[in-house]
Amino acid sequence: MNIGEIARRAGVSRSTVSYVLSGKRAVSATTRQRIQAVIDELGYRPNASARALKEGRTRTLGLVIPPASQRLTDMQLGFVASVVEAAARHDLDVLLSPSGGDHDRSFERIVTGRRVDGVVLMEIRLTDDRVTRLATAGVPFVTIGRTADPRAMSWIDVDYATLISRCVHHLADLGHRQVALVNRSAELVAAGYGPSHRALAGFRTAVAERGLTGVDVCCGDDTPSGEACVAQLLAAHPEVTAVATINEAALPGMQRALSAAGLSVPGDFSVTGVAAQHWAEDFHPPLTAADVPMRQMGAEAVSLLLELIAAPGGPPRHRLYAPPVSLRSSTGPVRPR
Amino acid sequence: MNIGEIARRAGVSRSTVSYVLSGKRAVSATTRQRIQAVIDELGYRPNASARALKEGRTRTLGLVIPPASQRLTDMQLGFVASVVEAAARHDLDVLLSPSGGDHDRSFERIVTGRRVDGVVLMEIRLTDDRVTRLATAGVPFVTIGRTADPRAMSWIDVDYATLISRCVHHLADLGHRQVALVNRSAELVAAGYGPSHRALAGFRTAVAERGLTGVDVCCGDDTPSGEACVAQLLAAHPEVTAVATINEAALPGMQRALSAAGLSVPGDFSVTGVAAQHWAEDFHPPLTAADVPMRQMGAEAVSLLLELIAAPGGPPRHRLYAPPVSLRSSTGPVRPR
DNA sequence: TTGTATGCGTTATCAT
DNA sequence: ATGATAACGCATACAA
Repeated sequence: MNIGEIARRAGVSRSTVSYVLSGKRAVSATTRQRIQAVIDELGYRPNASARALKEGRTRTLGLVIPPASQRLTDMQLGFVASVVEAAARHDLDVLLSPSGGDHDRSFERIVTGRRVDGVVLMEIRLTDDRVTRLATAGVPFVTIGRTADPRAMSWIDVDYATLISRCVHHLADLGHRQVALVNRSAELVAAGYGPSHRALAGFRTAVAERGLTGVDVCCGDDTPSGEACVAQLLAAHPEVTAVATINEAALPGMQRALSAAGLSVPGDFSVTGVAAQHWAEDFHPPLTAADVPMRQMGAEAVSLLLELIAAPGGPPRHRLYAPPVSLRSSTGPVRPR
Repeated sequence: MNIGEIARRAGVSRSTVSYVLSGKRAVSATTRQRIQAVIDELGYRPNASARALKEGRTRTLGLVIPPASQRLTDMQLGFVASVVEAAARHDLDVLLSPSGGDHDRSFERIVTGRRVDGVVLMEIRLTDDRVTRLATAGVPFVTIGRTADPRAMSWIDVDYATLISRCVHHLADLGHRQVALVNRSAELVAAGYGPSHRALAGFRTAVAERGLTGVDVCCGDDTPSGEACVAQLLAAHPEVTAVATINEAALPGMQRALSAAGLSVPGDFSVTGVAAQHWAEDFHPPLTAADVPMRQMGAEAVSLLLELIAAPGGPPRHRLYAPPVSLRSSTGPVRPR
């Protein structure tokens, strides 16, 4: 079933069928109807590969996600969902590439096989070979997150430094003097994961500004890690009265550890941080936190990418999100233990 | 950068380059090395669209997921991850289509645009237009889940009826006489979602077999719904001493409601069901549950699909998973309240 | 208003 | 052992 078959049945040339499909040339009403009838009858749709070959574009976006082996966080999943959704609104398909390191076969296929018109790259590190790979290959791309020197590229990111800083100031305003930061996993920090490093920087800055005592710990992205991490924190630093976190997946475990230690939130202990709205609202009591607007960010990433594809020489564009800290019920005045 | 350019630089014809790449024809060592050197130097890789057009296959699988608007459950996410991972092992890319209803543009592109060699379809309903659409279009497909009459198609599924039945029998063995089933959302049930219907059937059968009293309720796929659902259940049926569920996303809320009611698990109340291992182990105490082997199922789906693609006329194949109920710590002997 | 011819980049058949 | 060439299905420049 190809365009020639449609043309034959409709008694016209292939180009006329093509022009009926694209609307790029006037076609008389009668022939158009005749052709359309055949198309509808046979359910014809143009072969995507042939069209891509001819047009030089695939109408497909690549989405590079963290390797499937490690569970995606809710926030990552939110990005994936919103990118796919935004792409669908533009009638674009999304090709998934689970690529962590370099020299990844799937990633290489996407980069160099001309399978996609552009790429959205997730889970960026401060130095990231995939970014240079895409840049040298000349593939338009937008990152969710940014490298250490992101001036030359287009990206959107969450301003973790500012957000964690705001959280610390909020805790300081409530009288807390000894606060902790629960970061992401030690592996991510070691790998140069930007949000972790920037959150830590913001934490230290704010702690210094307010003359607080701050302790920071790494924590795996899951419930058991969160529980172990906070249990250990309470044992090693009993003077800590509040915690800020960017590790939403650890929240249930953190809550469990606090409960096991007999600490009520926010009466005995305050919790705040950066999280997907869903996690903040699932916390008990609802978490005072900066809600990351994942859906908006995914849509924005696609939007920037489409601009980049349309105008390959254009200037890089950025968007740094610093959503306000939503006051809910998990932070309160310090009450010394 | 195309194959002609490589041929020119290496001083050979395009076909020789092609044969070096495919290995389908003997090429002398010297010319092969010369060509390979040029390929490596320029980082050449064949244009995927041209290759797909010529070969008649795209080396791409389609994965139809529930619409992005609704959050994916952990189990769904596990399927997605394992399908993508399994496809990558076969050097196949995965095209995502978030399609719930019919007449979905993204779905239509995939089905009829020859963008993929085969499709994995998730979140199947008992009667599902997408299945008939794929069948009439002649696209090889495998479903995760099955329709009401799945004999003619290839699928893998979780045997919810058997698993929930086992859970009920386990509870009956422990002396529970009044048990409840927490199902998925009312919308899913109304839409003819297979797992919900089959779980309910298994529940009713087992309840009858053991002469128990059973009550079943629908519940949204999130923490608040789980909490509200169990709170309501306890209020309306205070005689219930145990619950089985297939709604893993509601588990944290269910736990919260039990805790709020002053019921300890498993001392005062038993909880069991079907869940991803991750959810079972995150429960407090660890949940006695049938662990759905998502990773294995995704890999199996890809495997079946590849068979189907290789032998289009082959007989349909099925695989029904009934993993054993893992005894953990959330079920215990009944203790009347 | 419509038809003809060309080329996108690749693989495979035929010829040398 | 290698080269010339046709064909995959489409979009479009050019012709009529």
